[in-house]
Amino acid sequence: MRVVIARCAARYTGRLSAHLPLATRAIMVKADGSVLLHSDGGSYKPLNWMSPPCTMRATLVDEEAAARGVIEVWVVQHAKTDDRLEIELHEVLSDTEHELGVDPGLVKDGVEAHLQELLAEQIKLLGHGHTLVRREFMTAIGPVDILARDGSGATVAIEIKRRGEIDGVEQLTRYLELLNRDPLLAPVHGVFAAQEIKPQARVLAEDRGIRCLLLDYESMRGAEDHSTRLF
Amino acid sequence: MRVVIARCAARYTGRLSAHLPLATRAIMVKADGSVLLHSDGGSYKPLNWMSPPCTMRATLVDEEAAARGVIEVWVVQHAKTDDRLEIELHEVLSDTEHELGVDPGLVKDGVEAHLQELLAEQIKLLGHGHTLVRREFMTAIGPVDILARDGSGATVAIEIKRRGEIDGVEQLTRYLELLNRDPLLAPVHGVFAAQEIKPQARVLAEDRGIRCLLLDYESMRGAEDHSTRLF
DNA sequence: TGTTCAATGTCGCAA
DNA sequence: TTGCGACGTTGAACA
Repeated sequence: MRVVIARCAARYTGRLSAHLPLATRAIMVKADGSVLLHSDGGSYKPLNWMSPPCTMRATLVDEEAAARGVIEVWVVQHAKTDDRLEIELHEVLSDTEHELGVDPGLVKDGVEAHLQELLAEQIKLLGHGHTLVRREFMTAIGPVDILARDGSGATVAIEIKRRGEIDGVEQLTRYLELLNRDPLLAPVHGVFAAQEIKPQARVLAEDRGIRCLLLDYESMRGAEDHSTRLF
Repeated sequence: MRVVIARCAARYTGRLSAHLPLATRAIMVKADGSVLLHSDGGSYKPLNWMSPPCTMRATLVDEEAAARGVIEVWVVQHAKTDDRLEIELHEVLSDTEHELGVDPGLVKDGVEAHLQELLAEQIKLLGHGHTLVRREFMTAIGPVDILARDGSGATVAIEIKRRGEIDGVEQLTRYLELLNRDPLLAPVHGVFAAQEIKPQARVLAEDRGIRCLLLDYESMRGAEDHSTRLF
């Protein structure tokens, strides 16, 4: 990544036409060729930018531009569209470059996978006497998130979503239909578990005899007796 | 603006909980206290950030963190909400600071308002004999962008979009339905004018007897006899 | 690969 | 201030 602090002006043409008057800004050139022009305020959104895939090249400074004080012109051209960003550099105050390497990326806590993990550990949230059979129980039409047994020994199929919508209920219904054909498992009850369940999804689920379970992520994470820090 | 290149880890809590594993990143601290954590790829969106108003402070590094190699901890706290970003610095590769000053900001050249202004001035683009009645012609359900008359004296309602999509056609259709109830105006013809018209929108418009007009912003601006340069 | 939909959306305008 | 809609939206899940 290269970071240049410079007095510059810019012009963008693509979805719209826009320009940036001359001012001092931070120019971030990423390893993939993308470019960001940041001011010293605003939000995380740059004043102007070019998203990858794109290439940056320095071009000749014509006489007219040089007369206006331009010392360098960068043309950032998108690889697939005709989006183009032209940056006129008037004065470079700083220019540094560092190798950053590949980033592992942001990990969002509370996604479906983590909810599944937590619920598998805290299967008692379904009610007293419940035991875990297995996570990701494979069927011909895909994996059931969690398969469990209730206190009476009956099988319970659990579908987990961050936001429970009708699609999830339909998905669980298909699993239940299939699982109930297996005499070793039947009768199989359904539980639709989510951090948030849309009213339509709840009505549909309960109409089909599927139980709805709201998951409180914060309290489930609190119940996890990990003393290890997350970072 | 301060730009730090550092090996760091981070944790965000607010609307959601998330964390960034240890890696080398660019940390941008803006004059208003906002902080951006950028990797060397992706788009203009940072991996993590804190929007203003917020304040950043360095905190004590506890023994446990120091044992993990943490040399500094920055806590960025939002001023109004309980959003918080904590950054653990493990190694600082670069740390530069520059005064950028206030930015004049991005100037958009081709917004809908300007297209409307240009088309009102160049109403002849609709065809010979057309005359402007008025811009922003108010109706009970909202303003019609441009109302005009064609060479035969019939009323023409024009809806202007930068990118013409189905929604715009529906909007114009509602206006036409309303305007055609007014015996002083009827019959009112429709023109759907945009820099770009999506195929589906064009089909729908023409099926409803609405004329489509592609606007060439560059040539319309050229017709305006401005000799001033844009930057 | 295309489409749909949420987002720590952000941003701008108008009531 | 707040509500609403557009965005060079971006990004992820799903078909």
